[in-house]
Amino acid sequence: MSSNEANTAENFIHHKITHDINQGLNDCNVITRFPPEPNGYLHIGHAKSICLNFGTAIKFNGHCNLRFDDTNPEKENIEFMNAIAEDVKWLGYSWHEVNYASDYFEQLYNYGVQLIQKGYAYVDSLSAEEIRQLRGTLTEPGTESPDRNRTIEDNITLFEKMKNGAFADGSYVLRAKIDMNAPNINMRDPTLYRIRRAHHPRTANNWCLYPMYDFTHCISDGIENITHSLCTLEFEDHRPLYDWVLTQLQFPHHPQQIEFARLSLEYTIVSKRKLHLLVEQGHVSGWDDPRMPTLAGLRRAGFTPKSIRDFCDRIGVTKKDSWIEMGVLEHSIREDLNASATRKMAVLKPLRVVLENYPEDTCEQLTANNHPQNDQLGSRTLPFDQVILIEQDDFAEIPPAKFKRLTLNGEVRLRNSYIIKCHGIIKNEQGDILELRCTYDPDTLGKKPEGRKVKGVIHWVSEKHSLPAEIRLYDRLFNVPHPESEEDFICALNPNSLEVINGAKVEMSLANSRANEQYQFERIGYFCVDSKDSKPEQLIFNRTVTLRDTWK
RNA sequence: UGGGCCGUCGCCAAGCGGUAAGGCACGGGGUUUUGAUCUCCGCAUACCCAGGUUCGAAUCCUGGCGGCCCAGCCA
Repeated sequence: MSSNEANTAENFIHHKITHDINQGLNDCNVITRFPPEPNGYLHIGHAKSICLNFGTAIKFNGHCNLRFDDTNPEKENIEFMNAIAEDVKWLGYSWHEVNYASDYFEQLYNYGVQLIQKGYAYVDSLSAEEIRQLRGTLTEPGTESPDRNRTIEDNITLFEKMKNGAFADGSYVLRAKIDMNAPNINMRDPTLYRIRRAHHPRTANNWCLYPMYDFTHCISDGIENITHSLCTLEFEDHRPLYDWVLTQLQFPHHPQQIEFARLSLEYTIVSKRKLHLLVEQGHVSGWDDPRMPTLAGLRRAGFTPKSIRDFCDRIGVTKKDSWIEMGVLEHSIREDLNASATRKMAVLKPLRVVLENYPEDTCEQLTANNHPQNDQLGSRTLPFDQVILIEQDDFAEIPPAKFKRLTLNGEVRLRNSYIIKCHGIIKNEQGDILELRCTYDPDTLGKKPEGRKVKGVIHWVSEKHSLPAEIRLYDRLFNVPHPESEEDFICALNPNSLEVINGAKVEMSLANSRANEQYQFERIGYFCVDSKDSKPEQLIFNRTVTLRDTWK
């Protein structure tokens, strides 16, 4: 496994592994796995698990496998497998092996037979509904199935017939024979195998018998010699079953399952079922819609792998249910982009400014640094002439308190250019401001004016020498911090999560920008060239995140 | 009300019997041709509550209170 910097953050799992190593367990090896079910796209919650699993392996000089948990053919497909693999690579990790639970179907079946032979599993003809009724409740014990004491020989025969397609879907299941009185419901003779005539993305129609998660996962971990099987809290109750299967099978290698809290991020959702719904009902443009918390969506919005890894590092790993504020993710991406993004100027909502004392046919080439702190990023040329465009918000006829921008008879610095002063406002009959009449001070290029202080700096572009662009302003997908707990989470969608700006103008140097390239549009935010829709003749930029703004 | 897990600053999170790290957020000062960045300062006499053990407790014990998960032939 290669990768970037391993995480620096310590957590309780690392402490536990360090302890294991000090005890000489697993010959001091650390082998983890990231086991997604290919039934959807990876999201920010998976990123936490990926960073934990791969990061832990890197930290302890071990390795991590990518393993598709493809035991439910009705929900899984190749498109998701490909997207998942791509996202893991994009995040910056390399797996030791890529495996599929379906690769183990034959072995799994044989382990099923072994369990029967040991008297630890039986074929049950009860229907799903009957099994549910006999399972008991949280406070009442379950009841044993009439089939529970079938002979081993009969069980073997029936299981083989199940495999060979002798029975209809749902007519029989293989169950573990544990304890119908167990206080842990997962131990009340859980189902191990079900009959399902479904086309599997990898094994096609070779099987009509599919193993359940609880049977599959522990054995897959065992086969791969996983030392630490990290999963989320809801599997805590399954650990006794995980251990039971491996113990009854006398597995030569018995991985240790350790649970941690899944990620919950405010103002978004990480439920795959609900993400599916957003896509299917068209509330977003797809799994890679920049508003989606999917890695594909975050990538398209302009989030970098580094920022996501940094985010995962910051939030920590514990067993406590928690909600992370969006501000943490925003901080991570701003920190990365502040250092790496070249600066540009873009005017989202243009206001025409005519510089009355600037020669009409002249256009000078000003020089602007691409980064205020990093000279290595070089500089560029900015055409400057008589008519420029500034942001409508950067002018106020009646300025609010502490307004540091342009006002009538006021002065302001044009970023990378001269200081200008406004003398007149031209309006239409409705009173809308159409144009500003200003003058520029030729003695203020690259120097401070004598005897007066101009505190405001605004961005601009030349009207004639600028490019039209579509700018997509993305905002949080939901209006409430915890949409998952809403009765109908769809109602909590933020209707203003996307604002498309069509009349924007950006500086000429952006003409050659390529898909995914990232910039800071000064004073506005970080943007990237949309990977799908942007064309050289029709540039489209996505807002990744705004600049931090402490002015209200 | 059975079982499992969790409770330290607004949000995360260190801490593992020796007297509350850090990050985000927030408030204030400085620098600044981005109201950005950077920088400096502030921000839990207090660790869910109540008892107890101890010279000493967020850490150990007892009892409460609060929250999350489990009754798929999903993972």
